[in-house]
Amino acid sequence: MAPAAPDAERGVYGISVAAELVGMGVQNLRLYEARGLLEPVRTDGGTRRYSANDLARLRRIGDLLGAGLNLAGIGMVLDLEVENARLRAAKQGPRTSQ
DNA sequence: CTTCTGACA
DNA sequence: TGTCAGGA
Repeated sequence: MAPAAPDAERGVYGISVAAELVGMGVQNLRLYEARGLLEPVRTDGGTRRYSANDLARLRRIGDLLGAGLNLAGIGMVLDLEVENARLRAAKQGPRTSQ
């Protein structure tokens, strides 16, 4: 069957490596998490573990930030993005869609 | 690594 | 408002 653990959901990066990959400071990533923009998996007594999916979200945050949106607006956009993906996936599921 | 406070653009 | 910086 299909792999039980998708790489995109498995946190493999620490906060410092994730911050460098997205080009942001570690303090910023913690602020985004405090704002509810994303929720990295917490392991090992409180250390954050960022997955490839979280890195993509961090890049989206930086892009929306540059677009002139604030953290509150970005959080709403990210929420709608996830909701849209969920609706789209449920819509064109096991049925002869367009 | 974590959390908080302070100051700056 | 968001980011950077320091200290505990």
